[in-house]
Amino acid sequence: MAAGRRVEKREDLKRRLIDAAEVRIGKSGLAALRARDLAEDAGCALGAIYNAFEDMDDLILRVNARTLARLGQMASGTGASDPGARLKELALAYAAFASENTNLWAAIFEHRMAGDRPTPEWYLQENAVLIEQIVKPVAKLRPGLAQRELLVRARTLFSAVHGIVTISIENRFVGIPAANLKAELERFVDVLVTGIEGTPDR
Amino acid sequence: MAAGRRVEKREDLKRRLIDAAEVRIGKSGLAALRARDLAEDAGCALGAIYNAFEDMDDLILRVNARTLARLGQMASGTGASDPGARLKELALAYAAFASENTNLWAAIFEHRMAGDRPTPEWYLQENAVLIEQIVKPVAKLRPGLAQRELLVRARTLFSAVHGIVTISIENRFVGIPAANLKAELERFVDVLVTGIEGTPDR
DNA sequence: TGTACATCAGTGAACGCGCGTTCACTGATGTAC
DNA sequence: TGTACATCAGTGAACGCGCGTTCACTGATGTAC
Repeated sequence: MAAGRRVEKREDLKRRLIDAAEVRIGKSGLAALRARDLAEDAGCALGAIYNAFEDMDDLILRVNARTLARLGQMASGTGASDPGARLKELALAYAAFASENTNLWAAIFEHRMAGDRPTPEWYLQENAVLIEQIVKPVAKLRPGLAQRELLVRARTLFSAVHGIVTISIENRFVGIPAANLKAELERFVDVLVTGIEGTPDR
Repeated sequence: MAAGRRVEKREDLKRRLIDAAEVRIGKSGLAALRARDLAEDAGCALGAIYNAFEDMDDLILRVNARTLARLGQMASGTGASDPGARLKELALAYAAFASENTNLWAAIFEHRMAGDRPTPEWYLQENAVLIEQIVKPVAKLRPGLAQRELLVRARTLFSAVHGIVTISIENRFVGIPAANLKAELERFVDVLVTGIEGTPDR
């Protein structure tokens, strides 16, 4: 058996802490996350958190990575073969995910590393999954484009949809109903796809 | 003369504090704003801040309102008469403003009211200026739309451009250069405008 | 299997720091006559 | 113009709270023989 029990317990505590953090963030948002609450939820001492994780940033990134993975999984499921329809599908799926997991989804974008430490590389890689899903249909729409160009377009597309979803969900403007997010997104992607098809490469 | 001197000094202190906060936020970002620093910068006692403003939130909203006003002013300047060109102009102006005033611009979107108090009405109104500028060219492109519909479209357009600018400036994704923001925005609006023109009302 | 020792996780009180806001007091400005 | 009183801004030390992180100690798990 050897060092089995130790590793096992350690991994178990990690999992319980990430679970607890996920629940807390999901319920009350990233800003309300407290180390003491997590210790209580996970049934461990305050100091034990620092045995399992580097610090709170580390733990938060684990939760965000999990959220990103869920997002990626949702996006990579089935998919329309028509690229325009596929893009619309992805946009709506993103909006739905953001609506249903608002706080977890917002945490991905709210989180800033403490101090001026850089975001770790492994975490940045996780972000790529989303873009990958968008590249595919865009490549079908614009077969002439190089991979590098495709990535840029995919990012732009993602950013635009993300902006629409964010501002709708945060409800930042007066007198404009948040209700028609879905309809607006559908129209928006429609227009974009029509435009993309009709525009020559350059 | 009467109550002149008091009002005058009070207004002067307010201005100095807003100035100081603007400089601080511009240099180091909203998160680094400290009441004590402001008092020192403005040459007043810590407590004097609370004579001039309700609390720090109040003061921050004043700074943000000023930033929004500058944004609005920039957008309302001259303007191409062709609606497509005008929209492109607005998008680029927004991107330029965000690039040149990153921290002040980010403060508008980062700020959350303390506790669960709602954002005051006067501040929400300030946000409307931006949308107004977008409504005009969109109205030219789609003469058939009602005012309410125009507002929704204008917000969607703004949100999309805002998303592209935000993610580019925050540099959130791996391996994609932030350099081509301008080119991407131009193409993006081009495609949208083409699409809008070619799409029937519905 | 058993024993002695080593390693490392678990504990929670204490540390250290930061910071918005208040408040009793002082002094300048305004008002009444 | 001058005087007595009222009002309110200016002051900064102190309050109050929150919270991530550390650390000396305890006890469980692992290793060597």
